[in-house]
Amino acid sequence: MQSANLLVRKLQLMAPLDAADIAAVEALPMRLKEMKARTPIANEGNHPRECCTVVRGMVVRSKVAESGKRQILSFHIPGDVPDLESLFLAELDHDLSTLSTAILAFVSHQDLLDVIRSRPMVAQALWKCTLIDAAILREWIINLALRPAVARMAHLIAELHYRMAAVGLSSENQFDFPLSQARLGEALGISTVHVNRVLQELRGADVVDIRSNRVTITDLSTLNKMAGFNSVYLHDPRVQPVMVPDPS
Amino acid sequence: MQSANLLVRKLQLMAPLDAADIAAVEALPMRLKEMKARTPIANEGNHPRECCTVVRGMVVRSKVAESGKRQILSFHIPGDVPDLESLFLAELDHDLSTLSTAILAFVSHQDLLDVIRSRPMVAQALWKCTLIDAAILREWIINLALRPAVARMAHLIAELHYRMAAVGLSSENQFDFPLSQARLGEALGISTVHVNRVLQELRGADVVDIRSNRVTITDLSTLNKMAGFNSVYLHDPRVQPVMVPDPS
DNA sequence: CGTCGGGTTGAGGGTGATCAAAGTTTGTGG
DNA sequence: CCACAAACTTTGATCACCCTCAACCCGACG
Repeated sequence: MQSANLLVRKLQLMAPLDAADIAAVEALPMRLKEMKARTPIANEGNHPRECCTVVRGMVVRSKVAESGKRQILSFHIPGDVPDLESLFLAELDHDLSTLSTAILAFVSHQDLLDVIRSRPMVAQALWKCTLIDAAILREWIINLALRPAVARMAHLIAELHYRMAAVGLSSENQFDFPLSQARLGEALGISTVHVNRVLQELRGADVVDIRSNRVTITDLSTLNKMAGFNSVYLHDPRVQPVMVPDPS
Repeated sequence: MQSANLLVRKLQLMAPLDAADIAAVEALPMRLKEMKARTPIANEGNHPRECCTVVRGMVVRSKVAESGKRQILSFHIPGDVPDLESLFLAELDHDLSTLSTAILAFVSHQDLLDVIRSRPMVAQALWKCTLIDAAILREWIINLALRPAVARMAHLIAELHYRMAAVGLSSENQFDFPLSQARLGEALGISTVHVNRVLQELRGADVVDIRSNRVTITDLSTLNKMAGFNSVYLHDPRVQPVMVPDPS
């Protein structure tokens, strides 16, 4: 099954899995589900009984504050398991929804827990997935708090490019990224109007062209420089180290 | 040993541990170390070979951006293991340092991995610790991105109060919080000057008094309201549910 | 052909940054 | 225990980035 393969390949990067480990993951009963764009998968306060792997498309984690404003916390691409935490945190503390039309593979907590119990290395690999997820959240914080709007945008694009490339979905510096400017603003903590101006600036500087559903990076090294991008936090051996020197 | 007890008590909340599990944790060789305030424990780029539990005092995670500005990512209180991720993420992607004078208990990765291998429930409990850590990071993002400065400050104080209270370190709505206004600014993403004005506002409104090393909450319910505080993300059974209704 | 979501543009305003300087507390060595 | 330095707090003034509001445009789709 293709969805299991995607997961196996990712988990193999995380920990040394033997044949039995791999067999156990491949044997996991997965319920494939195709979902429309912008459809909720689970919401804050839910008590999910299963986890989902992204097979195709993208998924967003978000949370709404008491003011009613929404903030996107992370984007998830094929191979990710965006709600893996729900295995041990009974109550979901954020919303999860599709961005594009997507195919998700659902696995019950019960089945997953069985594998975790019988295959410690698989458990470790999954654990490591959640740790990398947290590392990306930390960088997200840096992005929101420390960088001006243009750099913020550049960083988001750079991160997604490398993550997408790692699973073969960004070739020739192009990848699908189907979201409106309003949602880009929700991810970066800037207003829709300002997103528009930032995009124009990046387009005008011939660095990156972000349209409604596709990103084209014209000048990756300038993009990295503008973003101050440093790939360490991705903890992914498939990503070539990128390290922009300090301007000092 | 007191340091092991602190950890055991926390892990017991995370997963049902039996006597053998507890014995294994208590048997972990721990190297106690007293450290001065504002001393680095480990830095970005390091490859730690041990983890540390906070026994007394506080620890901060931070990261400096290419601009040279620093952002505090999280505060860690007694019972926390702020670098647990280093077990599986070889290269540290942030800095870790003491805030106050602190006592830390160091455990080697090797010993920890042995326990994880032999005691699956302990592994699960530790895993859950890292998941809650990530949940707190998510709320930190909301705080930085969505709330104005005063609410941001209020939220930070409310969160710390509940976490400290859970380990018996916030009584009578007072707790130690030894950091300068400059560092508060680094945590909240606002300038030192503005931190000062925010503190005066909160003090003037008789909500909370934050001085150089101690926080006194005068009016907890107003504080929660200003913060839009909702305790779900802490995933801690010791914390009474707090839920501020939307102003809508 | 009208509507609707999304993109684009302009004008004005606010939150919080930056700069600068005066107090105040803390700490350290004499 | 005092003297002095260093770090931290406080206050005022100015300014920038980005927000909000408002209008208009465009293409998709019924």
